[in-house]
Amino acid sequence: MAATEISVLSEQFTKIKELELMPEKGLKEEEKDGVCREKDHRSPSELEAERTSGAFQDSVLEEEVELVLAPSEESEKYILTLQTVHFTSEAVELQDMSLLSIQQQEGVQVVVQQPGPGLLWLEEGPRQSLQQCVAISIQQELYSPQEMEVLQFHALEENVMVASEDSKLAVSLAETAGLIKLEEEQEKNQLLAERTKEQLFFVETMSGDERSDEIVLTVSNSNVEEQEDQPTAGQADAEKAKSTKNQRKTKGAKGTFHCDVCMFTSSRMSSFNRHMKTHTSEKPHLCHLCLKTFRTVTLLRNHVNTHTGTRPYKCNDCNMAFVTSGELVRHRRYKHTHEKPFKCSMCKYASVEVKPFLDLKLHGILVEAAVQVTPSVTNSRICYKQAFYYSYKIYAGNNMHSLL
DNA sequence: CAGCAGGGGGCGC
DNA sequence: CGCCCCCTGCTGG
Repeated sequence: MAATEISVLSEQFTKIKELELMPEKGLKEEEKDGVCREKDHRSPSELEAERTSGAFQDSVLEEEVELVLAPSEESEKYILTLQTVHFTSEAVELQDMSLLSIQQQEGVQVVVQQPGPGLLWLEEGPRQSLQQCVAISIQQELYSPQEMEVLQFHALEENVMVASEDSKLAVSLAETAGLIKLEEEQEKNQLLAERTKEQLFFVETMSGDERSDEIVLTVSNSNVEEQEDQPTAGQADAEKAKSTKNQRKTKGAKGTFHCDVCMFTSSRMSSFNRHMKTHTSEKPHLCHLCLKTFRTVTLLRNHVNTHTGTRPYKCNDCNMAFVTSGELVRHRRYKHTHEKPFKCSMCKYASVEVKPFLDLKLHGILVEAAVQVTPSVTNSRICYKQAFYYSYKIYAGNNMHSLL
């Protein structure tokens, strides 16, 4: 990624921010939850008319989640609010490093600008031919992809409408693989809700070039069959097991085995078979001391050791002993070797334990993301449908650093 | 800083 | 297939 491109991106986001901060846009009002919303200056009847008109009906027919951006002659900017559902950010502890502290908010305002050709989308190649995109600038927040684990996208002002007033798009980003769950709740049309509820998307995180300081999150849509079978995050094991009853392995062209339930792949059948057991609720190994059950004898043995006080891993430098080797290694790092293998790529900070994306947290780097969607035109409205793929590029402003 | 559950690679049988 | 080893994630004091 060339530095000039980074600069361009930053400028574009900056422009969006400036728009958002312009005084004549003083329609915003600060609410108790910290979410900044823009006041609607149309009458409720006008709003209702728009909500119930063509675009929404089309969304029903087309079975797709739509982000409908009504054209505006006055302004080409739109404000969405990302509402954090599961916010895991924690205050940075190392205050003595003169680091920015994290300002926790319940919601994050984002500005969505009317997309135009070439706007913000930087990735070269075929995707660039899709000239329309929506850029989301997450401002003054310190987000790692993990922290953006679940965000709800609410359209809160008149220029932005989703298919339903109550529609919400929940985005779940796991660390290396996860799900995006789309939720459509439509009181006026239950059919729409049934068809679009809990669509599941896979999120794949990959680094760019080896020399590139960026992470690309690629979101791919699962097919309808998989959507029906996909367990949601909160479902019980039994449900999970049920969904895997009909699971099948997919053997790739290169002799790799792909799990249909998650993103696991292995070149070995034995590893694959063992992995598939993790998708069942079967735990045949019982602890007779507490009746807790485990999947493997190894897990059971470690557990029983916690009852009996058996600690096979003894520290040579003190009298501490541990149930697992990992505990011993960690202990030795803390107490004896003082080894801190996890180093910040931007400063001298190092840690004994893994702190993913610590760099961004520590240094208060603005994370910006560009989201591409595919546009269509319906009844003179511009409709943005969820593409079958998204790409999120997480940048660290102009000063990009390796995230991993 | 420690306790503990869980997952996967590798290897011997 | 079973086991060892290592690693990871979550949790709590």
